[in-house]
Amino acid sequence: MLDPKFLRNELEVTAERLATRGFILDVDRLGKLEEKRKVLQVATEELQASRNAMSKSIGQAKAKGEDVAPIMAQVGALGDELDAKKHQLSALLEELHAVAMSVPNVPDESAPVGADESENVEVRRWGTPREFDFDIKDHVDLGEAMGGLDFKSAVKITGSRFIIMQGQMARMNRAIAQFMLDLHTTEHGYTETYVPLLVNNDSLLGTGQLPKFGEDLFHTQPATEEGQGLSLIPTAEVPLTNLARDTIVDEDDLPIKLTAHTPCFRSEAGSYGRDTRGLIRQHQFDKVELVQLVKPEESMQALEGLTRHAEIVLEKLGLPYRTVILCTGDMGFTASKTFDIEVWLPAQNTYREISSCSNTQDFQARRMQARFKAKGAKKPSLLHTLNGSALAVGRTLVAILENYQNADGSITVPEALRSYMGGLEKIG
RNA sequence: GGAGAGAUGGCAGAGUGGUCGAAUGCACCGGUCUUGAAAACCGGCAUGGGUUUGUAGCCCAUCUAGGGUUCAAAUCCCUAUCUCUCCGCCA
Repeated sequence: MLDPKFLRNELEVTAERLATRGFILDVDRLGKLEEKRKVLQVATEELQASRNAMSKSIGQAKAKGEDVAPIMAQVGALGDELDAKKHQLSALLEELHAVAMSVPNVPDESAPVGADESENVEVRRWGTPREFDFDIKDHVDLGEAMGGLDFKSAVKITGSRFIIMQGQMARMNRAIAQFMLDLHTTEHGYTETYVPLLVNNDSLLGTGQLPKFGEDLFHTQPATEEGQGLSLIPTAEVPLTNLARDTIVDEDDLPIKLTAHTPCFRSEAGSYGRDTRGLIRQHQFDKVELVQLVKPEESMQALEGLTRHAEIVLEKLGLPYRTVILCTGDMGFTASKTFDIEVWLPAQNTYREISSCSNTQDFQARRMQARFKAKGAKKPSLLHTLNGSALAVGRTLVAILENYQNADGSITVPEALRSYMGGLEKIG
C-alpha cells in the first residue's frame, strides 16, 4: 500500500510514476472520493465530539443531583444524524481503502523505465556456458531416461504440472535445498525458520497476494462471513514477512534476516500453454527463500546484498548466470526495485529466471503495520521489507541436469552437493 | 470432540456503566546526586486517523475481532477467533 498522502496530496505525480509500470490510476475518481471524505469525516467527527461533550456533562450533572432530562433529550436528537454520517463515512473509507489496496508500488528512481521484459537491463554476467561435444538433451529426457523424473505418474495421481521424483533425483532435490539453507545460515547470517504452509487472508493481504491475485493461489478453505480463508503459500515470503505484521521491533534487532525452505503452491492461472514441458513451471515446487527486514535507509544496500547471496549459490554450484534489473513495466505488484537472476539452460540455449530479488520498501510494511522504533525517535517508523529466492529448487535441479550432463546420459554431481549425497560424484 | 476459565499499553497486572486512554510495577528515555557507575529521588513514556505550513494545538477512534443495548461501554448482551486447565482422541 502506498502512503495515503501520496494519493491525497501528490496524486498527479504518483499517477505519473505508476504509469511507467503500466498502471493507470483513476485520478478523477480518487480526487472526488477524497474530497467527499474530507468533508464527511470532519462533519462526523465534530458531531461525535459534541455528543461526547454532552454525555460527559450528563454524568457531571447527575453527580451533583441536577435534573438531566433536558440534556438527554438534546443528545438523543443527535443520534440519528450521527449514525447516518458514520455509515456513510465508513462506506466511503472502505471504498478508498479498497482502491489503495489495489494500487501497485511506485517504482524506485533507479529502476529503468520500460514496457516489458525486453527492456530489462543486464547488470552482470558470471561463468561461461559449457561447450558440448555431443548432442545434448533437456532435463525431461535426462530425468525420465534415468527413472528419476516421473511426469506421467504425477498426472495420474494429481494432474498436470506436478512431479514425482525418485531415487538419486529425489535425493539431489533434497541436497540442493539443504546446501542452500546451510550456506545462508552459516555464511550469510540468516536465521533458519520453519513456517506453516497454510496462511490466512490477513497474511496474504499483508504481503500483497490479496486482494488482487487470489486466482494465483490454491485456497483450501474459503473465507466466510466470520472465518478467514486459508490458502497454500505461493512462497515462504508470505509467512516469513508476516512475522513482523503488527509488531514494533527494537532497532537493535535490525536487520532481521530469515530463510526458509518450503514447498510453494501456485495455480498458475493465466499461464496455460506456457512452459508446459518439464519442471520449469509447476503447481508445486520447492524454494529456499530469503527475507530481510531493515531500516529504510539501508534497504537499497540490503537488496544488493540479498541478490548477491542468491548469486553465490549459483557460483558455488558452477552454474553460469546473468543478473538483470527489471524495468518498470516488468516489476511485480509489490516491488519498488527487482533484480532477476537468470541461469543458463543449454537445452533452451538461453538464460531463464531462477531467482527474483525485490525491495518492496515500505509497501508491504504499511499493509501489515510492521514497524520499528528508532533510538531517539518519538514514533515508530515503517520497516522496509525485502525478499528473494535463493533459489528455486526445481529450476536449480533443471539447470544442474542440463549443465552437468554427460554423453552417456549421466549427470555429474556438482562439487558443492557431494557432501549432501554421500560423496556421490555421478548419478544416472 | 466434551467441560470450564480467560483475552487490558513493550511486558506484568488493576479496573463491573459516566470524571478511564486506562491505577500500579517492570522495562525504556531525560534529569538531580556521584570522580564514574549503582542505588535513591524528580520528570517523561501507547497506537491509528483527521484538521493544519506544522513531529504545536485541537478533535476522532482504539482495552482480541464483529455486532447489539445505552444519552454514555474496557465494564452489560450476542457471535467469532485465540489462549489456558481438565477429559477424550491422536503422529
